[in-house]
Amino acid sequence: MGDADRAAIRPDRGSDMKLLIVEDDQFHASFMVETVGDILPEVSEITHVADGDKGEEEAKSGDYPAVILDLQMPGRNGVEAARTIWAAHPETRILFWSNYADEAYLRGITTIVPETSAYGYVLKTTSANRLGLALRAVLIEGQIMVDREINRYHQRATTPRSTLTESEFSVLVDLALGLTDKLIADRRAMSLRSVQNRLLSLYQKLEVDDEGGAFNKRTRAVNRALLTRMLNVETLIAAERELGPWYAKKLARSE
Amino acid sequence: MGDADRAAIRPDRGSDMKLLIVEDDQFHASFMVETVGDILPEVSEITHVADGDKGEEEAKSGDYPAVILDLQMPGRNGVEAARTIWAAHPETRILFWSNYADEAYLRGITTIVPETSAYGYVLKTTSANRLGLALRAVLIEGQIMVDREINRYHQRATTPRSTLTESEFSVLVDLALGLTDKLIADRRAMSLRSVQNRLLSLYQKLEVDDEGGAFNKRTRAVNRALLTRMLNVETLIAAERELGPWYAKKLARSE
DNA sequence: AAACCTTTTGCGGGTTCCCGCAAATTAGCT
DNA sequence: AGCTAATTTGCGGGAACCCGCAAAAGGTTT
Repeated sequence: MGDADRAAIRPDRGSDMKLLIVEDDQFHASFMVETVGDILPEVSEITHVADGDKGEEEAKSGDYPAVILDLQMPGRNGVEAARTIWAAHPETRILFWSNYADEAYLRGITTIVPETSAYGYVLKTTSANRLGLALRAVLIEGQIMVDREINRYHQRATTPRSTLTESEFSVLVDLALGLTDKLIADRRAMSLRSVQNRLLSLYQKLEVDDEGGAFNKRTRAVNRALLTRMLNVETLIAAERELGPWYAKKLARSE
Repeated sequence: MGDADRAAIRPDRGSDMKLLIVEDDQFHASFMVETVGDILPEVSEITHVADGDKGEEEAKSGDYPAVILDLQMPGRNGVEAARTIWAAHPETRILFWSNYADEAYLRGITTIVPETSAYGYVLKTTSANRLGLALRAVLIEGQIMVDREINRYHQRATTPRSTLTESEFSVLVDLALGLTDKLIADRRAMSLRSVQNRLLSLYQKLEVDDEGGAFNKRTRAVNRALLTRMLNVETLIAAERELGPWYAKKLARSE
């Protein structure tokens, strides 16, 4: 009986797999439809929508076992779309593909991916071979696969920049949102001095110190994070949406 | 004789126009090649290169009267490529096309376009009709054409945000680079208080004031500018390259 | 030239930020 | 429990930032 359940939820190599493609660029979309047709004979039905909101809707009603999701889209961000899709269907396998190798996206994805699922992250510039491999590995076999180009950002750098911890990353986001030290302390529930300690280690890791020291560390840190693709504008938009309600509540509380 | 000169430099509707396409995305590139073939019979020879550096080289040696330039490219930025192309051949007509409607790009272009030339800015999501129109208007007729979607960012907004002056924009860039007030004053050759005045008006125009006042104005301003697409990461990269030499010289001077 | 407007500059002080120092708390290990 | 390393927190002070106020310097109009 457990097998029957699993079969229903994960029609592995049946031959009637439904696939949802969410991609706003029509050329990439048609290329992807074509490639899937060639490489994945298991797929019997392909649905294509052109933006994140429609993708969420379709995924909610359609109950797709496999989704291909563009990360850069007008309106809803790819990572956010994935979050709501996974909230409704935690077993959905999602292959992200993106124009850029942004560490920020990868971080966003890895923090929301459920245990029961699989995901992949490939670049749009990747070869047809690697794309086919990823399609099969992630959507059919349920593996996790991340393009080597993306992880590269972690290691290599002009100097051995170490990767940020989760807590450092969250204060980085708050910093880039324009919050003040006190506000960050409030939001993350810690003391003012601790926030400043986090900032201190942030400044070190982003190498804000060793530039002659004449910079404004606050804005320089944001600058470094953006240019090294640790942070991107899309994640800032998403973070702003999370900040809004909290800040409104805080204002109400204090009055 | 003047006519002969003009004909040599601007082979208007001869039927042997050379065209250079600089575009890293192969799907968009092949689509563009196809479209040009359909719409511009005047073009006898199309060259396609996949990144900005190669584009600059090719344009320098090839002497193209018309160029199509992607704005988002790995390596050299589209606006920078245009600058060097125009430096060598000021009469070159360039059609920019982009994924995004960023005010920052438009500002960058309008400040470097020579009097003798023409340019256009269209979005990749634009209809084939409008694209064809722009191709003809800019590359053949030498008109200036900007997609309506892009100018929209100037006017509409949640509140009537006014557009920045040139001087305000330059301090915004310096701010986003992480410079300190004093450094900006140095760089732009004005007093410290003047810099702060500029920042003041920046804060007003970016509406940093009317948010409860609990924000760090410096980073919040950068945040607003990024989210409203007044500024983008590509222009920051370009600005950083300009800053580098100046800052090195300043360090040498002070020691 | 006089009146007027805009921009620039200096001064002063209130606030926030940056960070060294040391005590307190927590986490990890035997 | 007991010991050690790491993290958190408070305190304090120097630097940078934010900005009101008012004088000085340019630029325009009449």
